[in-house]
Amino acid sequence: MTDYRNTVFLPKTDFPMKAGLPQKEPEILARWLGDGLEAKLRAARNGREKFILHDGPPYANGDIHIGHALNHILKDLVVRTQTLLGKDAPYVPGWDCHGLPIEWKVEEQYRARKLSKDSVPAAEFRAECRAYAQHWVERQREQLKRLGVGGDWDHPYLTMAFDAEATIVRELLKFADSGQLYRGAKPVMWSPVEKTALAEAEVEYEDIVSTQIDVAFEIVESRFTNLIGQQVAIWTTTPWTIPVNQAIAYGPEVEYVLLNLVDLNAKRELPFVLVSHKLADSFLARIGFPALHADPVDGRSAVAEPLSDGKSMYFDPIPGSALAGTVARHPMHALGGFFARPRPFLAGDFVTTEQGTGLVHMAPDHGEDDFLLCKANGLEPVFAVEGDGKYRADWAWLGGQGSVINPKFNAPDGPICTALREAGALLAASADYKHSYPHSWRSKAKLIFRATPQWFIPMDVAHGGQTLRDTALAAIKDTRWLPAKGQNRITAMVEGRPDWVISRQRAWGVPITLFVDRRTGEYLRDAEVNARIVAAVKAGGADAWWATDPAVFLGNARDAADYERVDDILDVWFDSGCTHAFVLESGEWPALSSPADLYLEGSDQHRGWFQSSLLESCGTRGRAPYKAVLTHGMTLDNKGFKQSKSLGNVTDPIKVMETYGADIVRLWTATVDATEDHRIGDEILKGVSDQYRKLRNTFRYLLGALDGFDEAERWTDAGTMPELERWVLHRLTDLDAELRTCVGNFDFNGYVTAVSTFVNNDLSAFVFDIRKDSLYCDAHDDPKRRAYRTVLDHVFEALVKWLAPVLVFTAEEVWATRFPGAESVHFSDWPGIDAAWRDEALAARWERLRELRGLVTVSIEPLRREKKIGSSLEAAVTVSADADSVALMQSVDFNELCIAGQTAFRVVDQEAVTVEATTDPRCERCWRHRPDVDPVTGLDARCAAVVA
RNA sequence: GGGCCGGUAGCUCAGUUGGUUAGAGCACACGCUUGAUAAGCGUGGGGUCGGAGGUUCAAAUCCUCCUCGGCCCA
Repeated sequence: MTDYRNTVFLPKTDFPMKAGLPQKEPEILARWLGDGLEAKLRAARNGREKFILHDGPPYANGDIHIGHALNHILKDLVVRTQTLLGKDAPYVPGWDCHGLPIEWKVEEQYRARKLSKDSVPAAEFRAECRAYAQHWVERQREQLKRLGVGGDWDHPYLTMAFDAEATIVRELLKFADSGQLYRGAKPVMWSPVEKTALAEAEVEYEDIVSTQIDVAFEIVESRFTNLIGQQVAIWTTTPWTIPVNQAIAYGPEVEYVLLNLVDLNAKRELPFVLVSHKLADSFLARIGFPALHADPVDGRSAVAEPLSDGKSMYFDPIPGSALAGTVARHPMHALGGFFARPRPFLAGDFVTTEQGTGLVHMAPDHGEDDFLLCKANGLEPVFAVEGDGKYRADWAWLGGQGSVINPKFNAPDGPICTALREAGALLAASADYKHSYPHSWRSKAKLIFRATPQWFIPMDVAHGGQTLRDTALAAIKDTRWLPAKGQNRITAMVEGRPDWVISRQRAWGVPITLFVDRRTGEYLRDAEVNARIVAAVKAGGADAWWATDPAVFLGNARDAADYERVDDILDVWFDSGCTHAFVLESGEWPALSSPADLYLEGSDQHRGWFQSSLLESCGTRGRAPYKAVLTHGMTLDNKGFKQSKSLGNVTDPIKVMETYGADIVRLWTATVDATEDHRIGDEILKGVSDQYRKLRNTFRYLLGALDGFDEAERWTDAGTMPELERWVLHRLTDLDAELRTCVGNFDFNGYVTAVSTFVNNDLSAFVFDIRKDSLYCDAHDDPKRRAYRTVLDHVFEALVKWLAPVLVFTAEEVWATRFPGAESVHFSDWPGIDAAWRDEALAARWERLRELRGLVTVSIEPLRREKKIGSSLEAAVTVSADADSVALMQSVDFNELCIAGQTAFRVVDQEAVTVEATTDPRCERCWRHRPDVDPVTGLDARCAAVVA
């Protein structure tokens, strides 16, 4: 027999099956950058409808991790799909450059060289911080570019740029000028190690073991004379706060009891002790006494009895409200001065009977509740603990000692407990209280609450008729939150948050450029002074604030001696909260505008950037800086646990790019449900690679099948195409609508799934398989084959463009293979899908046809197992079905659809398929079993005509 | 410890207002093909829908509790 292989059209393409992405991607990237693709794209889209995605700045410290990769790829998917829709979607990446972590790293370098930060001039130190940040900006920029993220990489925004610093200063001064700033003393999270206040974002909690102590204060005044001379017990896990105790809080609703502690051995009575009734037993246990009403224990010599014998009203349970007006004295009262002052009992709503004694010692310097309650009763902080955690030298008790976070300082045998014991006030002390305690996320050192003078933006002061909290809550309602639950989250946070502490006592940041009038304590509001400050910072950066003589800013009209120059810097969240001002509004990036269409960050940014931006913008502009906010979840390991270096379960995106390729990282991003927490790991990446291979091979097949296709071959009238071709075109209209919806909802998971399902189910397993015969064996000018190749051309265009935002490199490779020398696929508009291709009636018929086809494929299987047939082309099929179904099958070439040998039909009620081996001879060219095969040539009629 | 969110086949995901035997793709097994061939096609196994109660004629879906995980806060 003749070998007819050479007369058959087989897919022909140079497009390799194996991708080699790690090698190929950098080449493609270099070509884009060399061609100035970004600039050309901006020019091409100029004047189109805009879509502004404003980048949230990552912190310029360390290599990117998988979270950065996911976040930036999602942003890129948004930008590229919007671009595909024809919009002008410029993307300007940015970096957050100021702040403690960078400062800390630079200090670390100093420490390594045995240098003290304080020995270096501040300006020099800041210059090193700047260089450090710049280093990581460069490095992260290259890593993000490598991911295929498009954008204005040559001109990113940096919070440390002089223009940015000047704008941040100007924004701060807007708050000042509108009266939305105040200086207050308030306990804030303070790190004695880093010697600065910390923001909530800089704090982490870890379990530690602390010393818990029960301390007795002697009651010296009361409405009830029987209480005088007795003791009140307080419990604390921070012994170091006892030296600044100023009051005792009781719960007005709490029931108290006076305990008579009798030491039977010593045959002496101890003073009565006031504690919560409910907590009496646990208190007694701590001080080594049996529980209430318990009989004396053998070998023990003490018994506690509640004095409720009715002798006196005080011996009955005492309602908290009766304690009003009671006054105690400090155990160290003999030291005089501060310690000799009365310690009043104050009613506190926060007092609970969960633990302790139900009586809470109040140190307004070191607790929020303490501070507020004492302030309301005229007791102010005393600032006895200094920034380094030591008591100030002139403090009568423990002056110059500390640090207060030192466990030895607080230990049962430490200086505090020893002094209390000697004063007869220490009822119990043990270093065994395990609890969660705040630490600096940078140094891991323990933190304290410490009252210090700080600058605040008030949440509840009316400004323009509304408080900042009101304005922000209204702005939240005006914003589209995706997913919708984000709205609840940020609403709850804004409703409950305290005033914004914007000051930091550090060096690397934007200065709080205020002058405080020494005579009044008020900060200066003077437009001319402000203008000089902003101009100076614009010219010389943050350093200008410290380097310039205040007299220059204050001008001739004011005496510099009257003013204190504020030395604090701004919370970095204020910096990033201003990005909308110095990026979107500045004009430095003319393509941008404000408010942004979208902010897109991890869900942790409800507390961070979404909120700082919201508050900043609401305080200065009365509205949110964004129209919509999209959040994504966190990337966990393959088991759903948080990634951490210590667990060794971290997936490094750079390594993934080097082994699998950036397109795999991108496809992974697009296949997980990014709106929730999601996972990554070897198995998952392997799955993604498989999915990639399927898509790649589909492109390879399309490229091969379309080899040599030209305009002359195109079948221009879709209406006259065979039904299968029309059905594919219909499916394209389905996809078109579905994908547009996905793009509108930023649902990239749905987007890729829809494309993948189409490729797998409709193309590969159905159309491609059925049409191989026509594509390979029909005459090149056969109408069916022309129609098919025309449809493949549409499919190709649609797929490559639809997938271009996801598989940026592969799509470019595919595009260049088909159209060598053409401009980048990334200039494309959304593929042209003709609405006239939609044909619901056809789709319904074909859904039924595929069902019937399924019956046939199932029925062929047993004969294969029995080795009666191999290929489905050897099957002679008889389909029994109802009349409608038979009519449907007869209306098309059902045998061709099933890729069977022959297909016959029977009209019966019961659906059934019978299969036997065909007796027809096989055409040597097309391998179909046909009755019309010529025994001499081995060809059926169709092939004979084609070969001839 | 508190608030919020989540847990559907080995993996990634669908499951509309509670309504037939819970689906898809991949992976796996078996088979076909050897003219997409380190590819393609077919068939099949695989889930007590995190667990336990409850509401209902009916629950993956609604309620309660528990558990595991995550984010935020303390």
